[in-house]
Amino acid sequence: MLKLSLFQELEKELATHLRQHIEAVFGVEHDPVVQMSPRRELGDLAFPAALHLAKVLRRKPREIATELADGLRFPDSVSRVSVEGAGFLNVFLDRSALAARLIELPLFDETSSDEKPSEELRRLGEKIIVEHTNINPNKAAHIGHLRNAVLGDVLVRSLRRIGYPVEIQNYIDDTGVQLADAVVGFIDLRGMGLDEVAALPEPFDYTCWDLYSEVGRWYEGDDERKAVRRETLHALESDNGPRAEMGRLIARRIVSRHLATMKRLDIGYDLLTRERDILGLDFFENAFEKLKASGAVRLEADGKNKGCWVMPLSQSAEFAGLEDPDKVIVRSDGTVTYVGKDIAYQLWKFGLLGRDFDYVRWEEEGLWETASTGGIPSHPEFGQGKKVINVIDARQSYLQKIVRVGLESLGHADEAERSVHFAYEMVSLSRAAAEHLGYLSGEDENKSLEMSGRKGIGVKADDLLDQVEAKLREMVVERYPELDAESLDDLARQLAIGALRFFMVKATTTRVIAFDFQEALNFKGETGPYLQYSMVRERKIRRKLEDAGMATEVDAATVAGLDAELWSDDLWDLVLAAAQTPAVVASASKSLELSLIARQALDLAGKFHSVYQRHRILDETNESLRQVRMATVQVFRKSLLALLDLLGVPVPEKM
RNA sequence: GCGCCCGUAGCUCAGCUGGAUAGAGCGACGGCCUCCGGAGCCGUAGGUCACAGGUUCGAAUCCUGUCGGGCGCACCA
Repeated sequence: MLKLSLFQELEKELATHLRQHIEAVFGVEHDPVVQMSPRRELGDLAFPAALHLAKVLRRKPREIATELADGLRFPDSVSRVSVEGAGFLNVFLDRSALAARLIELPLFDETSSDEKPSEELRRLGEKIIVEHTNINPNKAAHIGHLRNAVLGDVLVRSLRRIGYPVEIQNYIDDTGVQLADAVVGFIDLRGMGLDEVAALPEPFDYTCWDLYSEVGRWYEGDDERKAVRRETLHALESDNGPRAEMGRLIARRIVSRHLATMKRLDIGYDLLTRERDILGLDFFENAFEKLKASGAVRLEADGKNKGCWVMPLSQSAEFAGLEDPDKVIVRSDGTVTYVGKDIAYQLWKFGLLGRDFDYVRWEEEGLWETASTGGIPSHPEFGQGKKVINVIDARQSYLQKIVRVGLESLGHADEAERSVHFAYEMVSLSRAAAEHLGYLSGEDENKSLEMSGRKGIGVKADDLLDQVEAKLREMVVERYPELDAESLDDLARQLAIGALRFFMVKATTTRVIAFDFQEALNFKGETGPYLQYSMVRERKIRRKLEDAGMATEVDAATVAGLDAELWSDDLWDLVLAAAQTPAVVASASKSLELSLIARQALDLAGKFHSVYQRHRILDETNESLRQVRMATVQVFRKSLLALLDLLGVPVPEKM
């Protein structure tokens, strides 16, 4: 389906070759595994086939490997074969030939790009809908939301690079309890009217951040106040009256702020899906009827869920052992829970609802939002995804499972199968960060502290961005005191984007990030700026070559003709690592482990920095040697540029 | 109680479908700029891979159990 990269093709070819050879020599069927040899002096690719065959053949692995190596004739791309270690069959590749091919061919299939997804996949209707960010529109974005948005964005970039048509949706929960709290906060706690709230200065999301935790305290132990919240929730759902109007205003202002924050990190969307429209256009009503008809939900006559419509989960093995095996879909007061709305939303994403939203343009170019009425007729097609990936933190796994069960019980098992929850662990605050911010979580130990919008605990995304930018600006000033303010800001911004985005992607998704200021504000070692610096160095070499009137690049033909012996192991190690980039990207997007992309970039940059120190290009008088080094750097550059593009790490001119 | 995740160097973490002497970064210590700019490179110190069994020619990696820690099991999302 998707095209294999040059290197993947090579691996496959050699594996097939070996497979046939094994069958010829031993009469056994065996699919050889291909690995990278740990060090270049041992070889490039390693086949542990003999180790695996030892059991079947009842012979020593090394013996088997030697026998295999003896009569083995690989294609010309292989320069020699050797037996190493316990019985690895190692392959040395023709360095000049492979390097030439890497220079000649594009890294990824160039028939596809961001703007132009692979025609084939588009024709096949392989559109993937990625939902990410999804911040409740009642407070400022914090660094936990940043992890979500960055992961979502990197996933989108990767999928698009591979060739998939992708639609990015950002779900706006504008009929939920959290927004209701903000409405109550302004109206009942602050006693403010619509005009007053509209007139509040920016940063509006910061104002709401404080208000939100205040409202939480204001409710405590007061049933009358909580009743106000319920009324407000009703008003939001029915989209009627002054409270609904207040909700609209707050949501719009907050969303606008969230989009601005994300834009600072170069993160954008295709469509804002508003929950209000899911209700307003009776999407939920429609889905609810289907659920009722299929018997997937039932009205509770008594018990603690009396008066609620619940979805029984007890028959599903996944939910065995739950204390309460039922999930409320419609509350006893008639309002709908998040899961209920999300089932309707998920159905729409797959085109299973048989109806569509109206669409209007958001303020900025290229971005649309859903509407209940008055839509623009000429809008792009939304929804109708073949596959849906929801980027939502791991704490919501239970809810995401329920949504899938909902699809299944409506007879959409295939769609349930293609509903993917991209789960990642949360961001908490390190002990030091918590202390620094004055959230002393008791006196207890070194524990990290969970962020909470409700309690007002967290680091706001914009604050962090500001801090990172300021710190980097200082570093740039130190190095380039003569720069004007605008270029300074520009550089600092690029470096900050790189630093923050990389920070969020490099962690494996299954691990909680304990956010620490010291770590986030240190730009040495495994960081975005480390990658950026390698590109700056690479650029500088080319500029210097140009200044000296020398060629800045070598062509494939020249490289192919170079003596293979000229490639020292460290240079070759970098070339070989770079060659694997497409495979890494493919594996990262398939497994949703995007840190692989970050690791690959680090690996390449590290090898480059090391090579840079050891092998000078500019003052190398041996022309062939210089060309080998230039070729190495060219291959590196192509790969790292592609990776940085996927990571959304900008490449600065200098730093 | 049940479910998911984590437990590898002082700290933060990599270690792919089991395979070649367990790797980085930060911090510590010691080197390397009359420059392709030290946001870098090289080196030293630092590890009974939580613990106990099991599977295997081979286990940080797979299985079982135990002990720590985090999260979830709302008419919040």
